[in-house]
Amino acid sequence: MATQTAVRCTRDEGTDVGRYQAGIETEARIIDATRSLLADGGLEAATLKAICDRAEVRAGSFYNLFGSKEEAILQVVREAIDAVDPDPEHVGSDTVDDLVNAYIRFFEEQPQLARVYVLTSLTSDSSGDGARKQFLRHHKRRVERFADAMVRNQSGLSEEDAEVQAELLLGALDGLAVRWALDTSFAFSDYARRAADRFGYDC
Amino acid sequence: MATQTAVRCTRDEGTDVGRYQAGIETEARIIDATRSLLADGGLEAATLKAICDRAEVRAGSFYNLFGSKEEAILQVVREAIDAVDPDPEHVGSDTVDDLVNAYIRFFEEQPQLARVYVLTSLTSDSSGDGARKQFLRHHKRRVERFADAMVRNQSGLSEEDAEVQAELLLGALDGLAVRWALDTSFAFSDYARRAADRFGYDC
DNA sequence: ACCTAATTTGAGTATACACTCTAATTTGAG
DNA sequence: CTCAAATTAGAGTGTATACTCAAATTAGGT
Repeated sequence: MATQTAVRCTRDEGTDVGRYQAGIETEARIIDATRSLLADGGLEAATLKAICDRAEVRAGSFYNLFGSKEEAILQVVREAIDAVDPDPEHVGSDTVDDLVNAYIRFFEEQPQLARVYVLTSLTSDSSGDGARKQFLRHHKRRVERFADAMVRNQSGLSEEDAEVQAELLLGALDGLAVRWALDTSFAFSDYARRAADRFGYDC
Repeated sequence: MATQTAVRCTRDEGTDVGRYQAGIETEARIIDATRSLLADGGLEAATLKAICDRAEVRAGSFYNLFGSKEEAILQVVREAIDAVDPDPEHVGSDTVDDLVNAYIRFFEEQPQLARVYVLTSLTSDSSGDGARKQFLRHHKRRVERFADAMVRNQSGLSEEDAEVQAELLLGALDGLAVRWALDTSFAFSDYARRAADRFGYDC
């Protein structure tokens, strides 16, 4: 019945109750395939056929594990972002310097994924909606962490002012990142550090 | 023969030698249709069929006038950017304030076109290549004009330093614009002015 | 009026894509 | 060992896309 796919996809994330080892390994292979395709050739290269070929899986298996192609792509992007988080435990001790450098690292180590990250959010089709939400949620978290780090560094700063500053600094970083995505000869990290410098942070 | 289309497309731009009134009007109708479709529903809405329907033209006529769909879209974007240029004659008397406000105006008056502008440049397919070149050419011109205006305003500034500053300010504006494209409740113009303020310009 | 070249037509091509469905197979808990 | 549930296969569906082409029509300079 049609519920089979639905059950698989609405299952609580993280729990493997009722799952077979084979399925778990297949899922990992699909994610790996998706990630490497995105890294090699961006969104364009990550067709369903390409993903299935590289993962050595047939389309039916893919849709047994994922509700849509977009779902797999969003998962890859999410994992890539988490992988460069300077403070995954949310201890709250990271400095602006840490955060800026984590940002630079993401764009320098995962150029194609970074492009996909922006691109999926900006496209206005149905799939872009989930991506946009994910982007904004992540952006909001990031603004808060930047703001907190700024308050920690500069004791006289109000939380509101810090948020504005954080939004401005992140905006500048985002813009420079886009600039670089269009022309990789652009010295992104240099400019990113100069931007931070303009807010009084030496990164 | 196949040369018919080629002749039409490689014709010197601006000259109407050997053209009939009908063709010129059809071209205008196609551009209008493309612009309004992009403004209404972004890139997604501007399919060839939609463009032809709205322009009341058959596909063959479209390809008699344009080499590809992308060509028409790029022309629309180019014209939209030119339309908000504060100094179309390149007299060289525009201030940073003028330039920043022209930038803000473009994004506020033509939100969808602005999104298309970024999107076409960022996509990595074949069509994106021409768009990327157009974007970079335009960006370069803009950096130069910002830098010139900065030198004019602040006499002690070297041309090199001005270019760096211009790149930083434009990067910040671009980033805030992307931020706003994702969430139109974001107060883009406020933040844009604050960003300019950070470089000492009251806009 | 004539004639060449510009324009228009519109059915047709090619193709790429995400996704579905049913039946067969495999897994692993009891 | 058994059996229900999980997994897999893979051909097939549906749809949307940009673009082509040969033939018919129209424009407009001479």
